[in-house]
Amino acid sequence: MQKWKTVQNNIVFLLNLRMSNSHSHSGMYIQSSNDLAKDEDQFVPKDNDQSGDIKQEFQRAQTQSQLSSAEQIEDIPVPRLTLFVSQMSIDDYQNQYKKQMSIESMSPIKYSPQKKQEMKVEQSVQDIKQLEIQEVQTIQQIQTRRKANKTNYNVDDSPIEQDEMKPCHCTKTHCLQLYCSCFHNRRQCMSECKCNDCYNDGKHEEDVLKAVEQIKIKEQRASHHDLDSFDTKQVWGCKCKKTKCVKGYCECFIRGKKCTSHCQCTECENRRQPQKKQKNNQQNTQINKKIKKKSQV
DNA sequence: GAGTTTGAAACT
DNA sequence: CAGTTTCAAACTC
Repeated sequence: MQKWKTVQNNIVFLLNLRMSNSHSHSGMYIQSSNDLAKDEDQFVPKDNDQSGDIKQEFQRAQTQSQLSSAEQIEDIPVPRLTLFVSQMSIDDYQNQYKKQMSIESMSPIKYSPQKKQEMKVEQSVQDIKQLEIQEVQTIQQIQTRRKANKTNYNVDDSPIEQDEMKPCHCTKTHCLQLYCSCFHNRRQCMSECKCNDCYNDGKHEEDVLKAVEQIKIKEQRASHHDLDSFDTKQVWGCKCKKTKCVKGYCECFIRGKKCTSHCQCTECENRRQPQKKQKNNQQNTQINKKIKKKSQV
């Protein structure tokens, strides 16, 4: 208990340090892993300066828990504070701390108050790391790898095996536009693909690079932020109008996710039901089961 | 397997 | 930036 309190204190210390060091608040929201509501959607810092690394770390944490509703790990939630701290670059902090402490560290006094503080912090950092490892292990035990069966969208953050890829059938675009699932995922077309006049075959590397560049330039012109069209792990929200987000046309549905406030879909049937409703449904099914049992007897 | 529908991407 | 066209995948028969 005492140890945990020390850890908590040091987390607060680390947070304060981090906050005082943060400079940019611009960024983007990416879909929350548990799709609860708008306020659950999480902020990811914009891709500038060192924040790129932070963004990647955040996304890694996000995608780790991006599973279908049945597989979601909300039953065993990762403590947010720990998660946040775990996303902070511990090494960065240590470096900064070392800088601050450089004069003291030269001091012959081995156990100065600063030194003690440093040791405390190091200890807590190790504790946090340990906790993190334990959490990840628990999560990994719970999570089952969901396989995308219809498209190439990678549902979790794991690398896609070659044989899990779906071949494309592009006829007009030489597999050099985002319509092409192979190109979109930045991988070469395979022998299984039935594309016409394919340039995404590894033999037209220059054309591929040009196409990628063009898309990125267009993207930057169109929107004044650093979105990455080639990051198929990000969900920016669907715009389904007719299929109620329950068919394979829907990006969210394909990924086994619920639509969120970021979607612009109409008559959506792929949204998370309010918890009260869910509870009611559960109660109803239980009642139904009881009735069935009784009627069987 | 051919034709239709659909939503994303590209274009105007 | 809204409307239109093009595209390839999903779907239907």
